[in-house]
Amino acid sequence: MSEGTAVRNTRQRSAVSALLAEMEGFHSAQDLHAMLRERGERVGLTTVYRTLQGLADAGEIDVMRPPGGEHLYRRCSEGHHHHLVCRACGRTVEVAGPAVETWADRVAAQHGYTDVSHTLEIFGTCPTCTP
Amino acid sequence: MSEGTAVRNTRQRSAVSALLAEMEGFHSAQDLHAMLRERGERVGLTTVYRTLQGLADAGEIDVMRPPGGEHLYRRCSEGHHHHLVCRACGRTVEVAGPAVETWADRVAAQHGYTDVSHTLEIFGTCPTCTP
DNA sequence: GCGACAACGACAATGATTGTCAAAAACGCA
DNA sequence: TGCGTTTTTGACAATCATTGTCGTTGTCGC
Ligand SMILES: [Zn+2]
Ligand SMILES: [Zn+2]
Ligand SMILES: [Zn+2]
Ligand SMILES: [Zn+2]
Repeated sequence: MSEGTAVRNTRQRSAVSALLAEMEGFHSAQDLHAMLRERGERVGLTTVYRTLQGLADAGEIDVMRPPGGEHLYRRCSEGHHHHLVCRACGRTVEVAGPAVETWADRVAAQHGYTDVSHTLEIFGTCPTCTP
Repeated sequence: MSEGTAVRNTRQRSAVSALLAEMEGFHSAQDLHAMLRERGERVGLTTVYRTLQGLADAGEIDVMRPPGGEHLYRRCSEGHHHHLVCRACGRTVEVAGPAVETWADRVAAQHGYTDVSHTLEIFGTCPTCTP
């Protein structure tokens, strides 16, 4: 259905990608844009948004949408996984739960739902943020 | 800690609450506001928003935040549960997964996270929406 | 009934995200 | 290396759900 779209290498795309590569934890588009500016990289905010969207669509980065906040982006490891996030500092651990995956699919199937996907996020206070 | 806050009974609060009671599925604040107007109820949009927030904070209704859409509200059954939602028509089934709950808590504890909570949503296409 | 104070609501403000579109940059090819 | 085509960029405007404002109204304990 779609093939002809040629993705071009640009300075801006590389800059965003490189920044994400060395970044720990989740960051918003505005955050990343500010960091790029501090580094002297000249990248427009609109471009940052679009690049992040593209990377997310391509499955190269993960998106998290905290209640009442901006979208947060992070470069993650390959494959399907979920996140255990510290509410205070944002420290994130990737967690895998094969049992959960099969449970979700089974539950959906039992109710006749097809084309199933899911979202799962665990929030807590990490050791260093626990007083 | 907090007690002095007296909640008052108002026509508007009753109207919103009553509407939610007879409503199936999730609906946005703007939706509910429009329905109230059609019924002849005179309720301000701001009030609808704040009433829904109040009910959600009190745990009387559930909130869902679909990707790129408005917040959706629904009167749900008591107790902790999750939702299996049809992407096409919004038909929603409440599902309980005790195993998932304990798994989430255990994973968080293993990493030293405390004060743990989680979000879980399953999406799919319901039987009637499957061609 | 009174009065304190919560609740209301029309309206303005916010703020993240998206749309626009002319100008700049990539890239295939010569 | 130069050229034409096509994508990408980015400053700016627009969108739009949600929140803030603040004078008015309605509740409710007394
Ligand atoms: Zn922490
Ligand atoms: Zn999963
Ligand atoms: Zn359906
Ligand atoms: Zn749960």
